[in-house]
Order: sequence, then structure tokens, then C-alpha cells
Amino acid sequence: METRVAKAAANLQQRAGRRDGRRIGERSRQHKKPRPQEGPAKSKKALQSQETRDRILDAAEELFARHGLYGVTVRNVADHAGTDQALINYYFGTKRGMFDAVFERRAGGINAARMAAMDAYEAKVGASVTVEGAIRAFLQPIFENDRTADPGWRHFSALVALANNSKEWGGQMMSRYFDAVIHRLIGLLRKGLPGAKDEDLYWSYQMLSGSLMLIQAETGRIELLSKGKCRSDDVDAFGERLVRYAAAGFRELCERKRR
Amino acid sequence: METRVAKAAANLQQRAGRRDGRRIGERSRQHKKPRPQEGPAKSKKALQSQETRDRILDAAEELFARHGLYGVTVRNVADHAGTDQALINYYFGTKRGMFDAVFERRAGGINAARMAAMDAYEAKVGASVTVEGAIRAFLQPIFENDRTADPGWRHFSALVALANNSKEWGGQMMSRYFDAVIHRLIGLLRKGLPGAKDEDLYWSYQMLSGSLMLIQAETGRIELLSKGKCRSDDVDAFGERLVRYAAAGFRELCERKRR
DNA sequence: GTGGATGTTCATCACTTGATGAACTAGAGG
DNA sequence: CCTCTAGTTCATCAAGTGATGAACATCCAC
Repeated sequence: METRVAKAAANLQQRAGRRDGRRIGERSRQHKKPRPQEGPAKSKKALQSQETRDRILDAAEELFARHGLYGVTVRNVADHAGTDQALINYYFGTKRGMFDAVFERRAGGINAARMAAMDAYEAKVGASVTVEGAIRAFLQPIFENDRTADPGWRHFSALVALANNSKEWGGQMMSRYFDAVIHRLIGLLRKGLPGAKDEDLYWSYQMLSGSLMLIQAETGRIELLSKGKCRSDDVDAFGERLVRYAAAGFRELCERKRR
Repeated sequence: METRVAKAAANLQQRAGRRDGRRIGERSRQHKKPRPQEGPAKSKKALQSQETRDRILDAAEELFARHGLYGVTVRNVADHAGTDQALINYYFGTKRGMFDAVFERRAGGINAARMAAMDAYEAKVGASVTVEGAIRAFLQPIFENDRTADPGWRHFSALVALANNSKEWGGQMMSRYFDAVIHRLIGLLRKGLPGAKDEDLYWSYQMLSGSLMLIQAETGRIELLSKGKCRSDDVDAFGERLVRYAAAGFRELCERKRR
């Protein structure tokens, strides 16, 4: 006990000289990520460590989805995860590092699944792509995750929805993670909407994207508006509706022949 | 000068006893709003004060739209407005009070304009309401504000868009400000879509709302996605497209006869 | 079984945050 | 011209913020 206090006193002296202009958002030191998980050979300790890391990410995911990056403190996350605050810096270096890690953990998997779904759809129907079919393939993996028992996916979706409508993350960051899968969809849709103009396709996608994001944000709004008749978490209710609504919109804007 | 320092020292003693468990978000004292603006009789001083208040709100609007409530400090707003930090507490009591004031300032006006637009539309067409017509009337005043030279309206719209997708504000708060105007739209649409089911109407509106919010968020995303072909601030490009896209979606979900 | 690495806990730092009291200033009202 | 008050500025507070070093613990490899 006493040694700790004594050392802390020395620590105080040591730090007195630091007066750099560091601000939030800048890295203060290079963080060496502890143990990149390698092959399947997992020691007992490594497994426990991995579980701690995941528990932190789960907590961060949920809290960031609810209050955003700035509405959550490192201590909040640590408390919610039931770990020590210092572990967050140990694993992720900075608060921002943890924020990014939340995205990294899930983005790859869901994107791969969506690519695969669209590939499978195209392989099945060949040249006769329909608007509904393309959009359905694009959305299906998301809906499947929403049906999962794991609440983490829904928190993640809500976080993406929040970030997507923000000037801070909605541009560059969302582009980095999701542009590839979107361009794949646009490519598919071009087959179902021959001669469609780029502007119409992109604006239509913007509208589809907005609808999806608001639904996934699960703000409780539609419950209030509909006095409980509609529920945010009812995938069966909004899934096919979104496909049909969006497909009709795409056709209205992108089809050659006008009514 | 010296008197100030001396008094500050006394201040220090005085506050030493305060140790209540106050936390962020709780009001600490009742804030008496300084001078409720009354009739048109404005003294020179009152005018200057009103202008300061508005400059603070302008700055807050812009910064909150960019970074959210928690991403902005009271000092940030004061600096951006070119005023003293203490004036914010003087005028609005708390940071949260300022946040609410940003909404209060514009919400009433825009809602009234939208109500009037829908009233005028209904008065014009009588019983023969169309889906496009109703949606256009609902959106028109927003588009008109977007065309204004005043950048404040666009900041406000972006802030609403950000708040709308957040779990923290997207439910109760948005409901409080905007439910009335939405129910007016739904009522109009029922005339154009006889026999439509409530669930279909509400889900359709949810999708329209999401599209509108993402567009108004102006995140720069569509510029990146379309490689500059589409621009967030191009009302002429998205206005009529949104009306047509949404109308087609509503018809698809809410019309009695199926294709 | 021992020694070194990996993971965890604790105390504390430098700095920021929202808020406030008191001093100061300039108009309005007499 | 003087006074009073709404408005403004300044210094400072208590609580909280992200981050870090050092002590401690535990497990794995040897």
C-alpha cells in the first residue's frame, strides 16, 4: 500500500513538466495493440482477455448508440462493462480508438454477408434482375441480424444510424465502411433499370438509405406517432414494406418510360 | 482590479461548503429569463441585447448541428458568437436551456407555415387530394427555407436531422415538436388513399421522414458516393425527386388495389 | 517451480467543463 | 445630473475528463 502512495508522489514530480498543447482527438502516444489474435491456439489467459475486450466493446456499442461519442465517458463504458477504466486505454489506446474498434468489429462481417447475398441473387436470376430482388438482397443480411438474439447487432445498427446523420461521421467515415456494398447495389439496379441516369440512382439510394437508417435508429418515435400500432423492433412489419416502398420509389425516379 | 481579486478570494471561502450531489443535466437554480420581449417598443439597449441573444443562438445552432449537444462546450459557443461565456448562463440558465432555446426559436414558425401550406392545398383541391399534392404541401415550406440566404435554417434542419436519429432526442422530443404537423399530413393522405391501413400509413411516413432527414443532414455523403454528381444543397435536385419517390412508395404500400 | 510476460487494479495527473458571484458599464427614467 | 438596473466581463470554483505510471496478480513456458 505505502509503496504505491510513495511512487505516486514521485509520479507527481515527474509530470510537473508536461505542458504541451494536447487536445481531445489527438493521439498522445503510439499505442501498441496488445496481442493480435492469431491462430486458433488460445490459451486460457488469452481467451479471458479476449472476453474482456469484447465486453468493453459491447458496453461501448450500447452506450455510444444511445448518447454518441461525446455523450459517453470512458468511465461510463468501464462501469457498464464491469471492468477497470485503465483497461480501455490498455486495449484501445484512446477513447477514439475504442470508438473505431466498435465499428471495425462488425463492419467487415456484415459487408461480406451483404456482398454474398447480392452475388447469390445475381447468380440465381442472371440478367433478369428486378428492383425488388436487388434491394431485398441488399437488405436481407441486416434483417437477419436484427432477428438474432444478440442485442449487440441492434445497438450497432443504431450507432451506424446515429453516425450516418451526423456531419462529423456521416460523410467520410460512412463512405469508408459502406461505399463498396452500395456501389454493388447500384450496379445490380442498373440491370433492372436500364438507361437510368446516375443522378436518379444516387438520389434514390439516398432516400432508401435515410429510411433504413431511421428505422434502425429505433428511437421509439414510430411507437409514439402510431400510438403503439407500429413497433421499431418488428422486422416482419418493416422489412418487406421497406423493400416495396423503396422499389416503387426507384422505379418512379429511374424508369425510362413515364406514366 | 484588486477589489475583484479580493472578492474572489472571499468567494472561494463562501463556496467551500457546497458539496451537494449535483450532476450534469439537473437544474441547480431557477433561472429567471431576462426581459421577456414584449410589444414592439424597443429601447436601444433592449435591441442590442436581443441581437446578442440571437448571435448566441446562431452560433449554438451551427455548432450543435455539427457536433451534437455533448460535442460542443459552452466556451465553444461563446467564442463562435464572439461573446462572453457567462452571457450564455445569463440568457439561458444552463447549456441545456440554450439547446432547447435553439429549437424553440424556429419550431413554431416552420410548423405554422407547414400547417398553412396544407390548409391552403386542401382548400384548393377540396376532396380530390392527391398523394403528391399532400406531400408537396407538407414539404414545401422546408424547401423554401432551404432556398433562403440565411444559413441558419439549414443549420437548424441539420440539427433536427441529427436529433431525429438519436435515441436520446429522436423519440419524445421530436414527437413534441412535430407530431401535430405529421398528423395533419396523415389526415390529408387518408383522403388521397381511401381505405389505407394505419400501419401502412405510419410505416410509409417513417420512410419518408428518414429520407428527408438524411437529405437535410447534409453530411456530404451523397457528394462522395456520386463523385460530385449530386449535391446536398441542391434543393431543385432533391425537392421534386423526394415528392415523387415518397408518393410512389405511399401508393405501393397504402393503395387498396394491388398490381 | 521459477521467471518473465500478459492482464488487471489503483492512485493520481493535467486539464476541461458548466456554472456562479462580484465587479463593472452604459443606457433609461426621473 | 444623478440613480437604478439590465447587460457585460472577469476570475474562479467543484466536479469531472482522458490518460498514465507503477504496483500487483496470474498464467504459461521453460
